[in-house]
Amino acid sequence: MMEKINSAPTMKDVAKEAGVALGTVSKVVNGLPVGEPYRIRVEEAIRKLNYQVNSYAQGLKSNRTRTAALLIPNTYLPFFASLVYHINLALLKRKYRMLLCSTDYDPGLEQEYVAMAQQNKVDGIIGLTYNPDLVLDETTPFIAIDRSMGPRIPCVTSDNFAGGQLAAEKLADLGCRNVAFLRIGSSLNNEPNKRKAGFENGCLSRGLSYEMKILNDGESYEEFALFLKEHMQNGKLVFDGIFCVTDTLAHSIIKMLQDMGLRVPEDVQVIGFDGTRHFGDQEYTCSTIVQPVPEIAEMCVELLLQENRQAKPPLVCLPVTYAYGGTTKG
Amino acid sequence: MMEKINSAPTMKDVAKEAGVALGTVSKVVNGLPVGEPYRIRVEEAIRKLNYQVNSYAQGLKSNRTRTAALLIPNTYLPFFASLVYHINLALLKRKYRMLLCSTDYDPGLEQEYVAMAQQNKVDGIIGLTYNPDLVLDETTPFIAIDRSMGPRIPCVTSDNFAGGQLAAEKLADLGCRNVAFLRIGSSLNNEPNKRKAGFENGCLSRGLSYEMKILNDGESYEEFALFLKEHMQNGKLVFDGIFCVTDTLAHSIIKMLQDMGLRVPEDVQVIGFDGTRHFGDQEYTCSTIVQPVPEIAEMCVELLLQENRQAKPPLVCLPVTYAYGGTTKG
DNA sequence: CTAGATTCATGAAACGTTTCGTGAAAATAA
DNA sequence: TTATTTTCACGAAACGTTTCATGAATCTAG
Repeated sequence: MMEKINSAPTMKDVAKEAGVALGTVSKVVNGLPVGEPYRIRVEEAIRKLNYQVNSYAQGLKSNRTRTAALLIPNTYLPFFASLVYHINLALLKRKYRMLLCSTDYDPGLEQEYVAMAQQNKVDGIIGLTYNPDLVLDETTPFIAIDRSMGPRIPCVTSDNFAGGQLAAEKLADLGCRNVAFLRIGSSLNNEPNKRKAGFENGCLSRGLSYEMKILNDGESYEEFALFLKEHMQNGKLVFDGIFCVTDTLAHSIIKMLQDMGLRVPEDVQVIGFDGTRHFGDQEYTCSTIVQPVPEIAEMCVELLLQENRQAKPPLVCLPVTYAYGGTTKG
Repeated sequence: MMEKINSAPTMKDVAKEAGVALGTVSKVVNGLPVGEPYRIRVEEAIRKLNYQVNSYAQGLKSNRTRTAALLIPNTYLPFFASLVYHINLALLKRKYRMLLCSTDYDPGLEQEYVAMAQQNKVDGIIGLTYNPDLVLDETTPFIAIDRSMGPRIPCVTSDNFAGGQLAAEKLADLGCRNVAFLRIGSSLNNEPNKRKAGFENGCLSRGLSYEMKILNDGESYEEFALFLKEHMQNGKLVFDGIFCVTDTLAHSIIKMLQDMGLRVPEDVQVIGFDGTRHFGDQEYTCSTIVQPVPEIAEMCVELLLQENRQAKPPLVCLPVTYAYGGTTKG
């Protein structure tokens, strides 16, 4: 009698051990109704043989893999890092695995990853992408973050317009009269762009005078320093408040301001966007409009795994909040 | 004549289209030698039908999946984020996909992920883990980062001892006479623990007097503030140099020092460990011992995918460097 | 007690690859 | 030309699941 050597037990082995049919084992493994005495014997056999399903055989037959791909520029900018973390968590909660695809903002790499993901038959893709011409097949569910990609592709984002508005209102509440909006340019028509319109709206409704400085492609942060210097009069900045499109930018701007001898928040108040926190304590690194990252993550996963494709809304906009982080007066 | 509806083309379809046998298509797809005229016809058919291999069928037959799992506590601490990024890159270069498993330092979750990864037959696992009792099966290759996990499991790390020594030597070179080492406790016997011994060694050889403050489990950063306050005399700190076990800790300590009215680096010089950089510019956020993350990543992937299991060294120690980041005098 | 309905374990077929023994055709040697 | 070797496309079998038609056993109804 030959024994099978050094090879993982299969359903067939379990079936033989338990003295039942193959299909019965399959049902037990998948939690389908099976007569109690059968179930018990199968479960015992599974334990005894330390059986584990082969997910490749499973994927081959069922076309379901319990795997999702996440496309994201990188893992080290705090907003992205937080998204990765929370999406991983939300997937884990549903027993899904996550394939991480760092795209480095490279449109070609984005496309390559999409093809790879689809070829490898993931159950769905969540993507924060920048390629305006990204080609998706019709069969793999896709959830976009921060960018509408067509009627069939739901987009999850925070309420960027309201966030911009909130920033303006906060600055007004904190006594500012003359503010600036700083932003890195983007030719892409994505949701975060709405921060600008929201901010303008807020300034107008509160009677703030404002200026904008939007960097063109290829211009460096130096331009911001020049912009600020142009707006100095007698060693004082004409702005008493600045809204930066991201916390990352805010940090750079704060450093520039300090280098110019200005005090934050005494001379200029600064508000960023995203909700970046320190590692040690959990304090915010600057006053900021906080994106609800856990909720964004949860919503993406929820929509991705939702069976009913018709019921998926084209755009989900989640509420933002203001948080004090030391760079404003409150 | 029935047409197959709405289903991805298979090798069989390609074979029929090209008028060749199934095995021939397989060879072409896998780059095995095939007669030129056959190859051309198959390649044309593949293009025409837009054929893509089904990686689940492939995985089922070959037990190779071109997927690796990365276990790591989180994605937002800079050192981890950087590792994730570079390991992803190194895997991509070899056409491997990466399953990201954020463990949040949870030993149970680490074990769960290992089981999941092995069940799903990844080709290998790279893990920066904290569970001293982690159970691995013998069949899935495993590369450990920063912790030796037994003779069969290669460990990749940077030269933590040399890094500690370098920190002491740098502080000595920059004029320090009386230094401190600050560290969060860890019951785990991992490689980064060697920073302490290296630092002591450096202090001794350079004749620096030194003190250590090592946090016990459950103690908060407040303890460091107390420690520092205990070492004040007439508004001056007795230490003129501090080595922090990570940059993250260094940032917190620097903030504490400033809150105490001390200037960095004029009154106290501070060196961290890891090599954290600012996002906007690429400057280091503090003077630091830089870990060679790209090389660590490359080495992990290299070792993981190396066929010859005998040739794998038990420990690979990569060189660190010192980098100026404004919190020392040079 | 019998006929019909219901329940549910059974096991063969199929999913899309890789692998490998087979034999036809081409190349070489005699 | 014929005999022998080499080359290489062929296609059946196998990987470990899921699914579903089948029929045995049980239950219900008359």
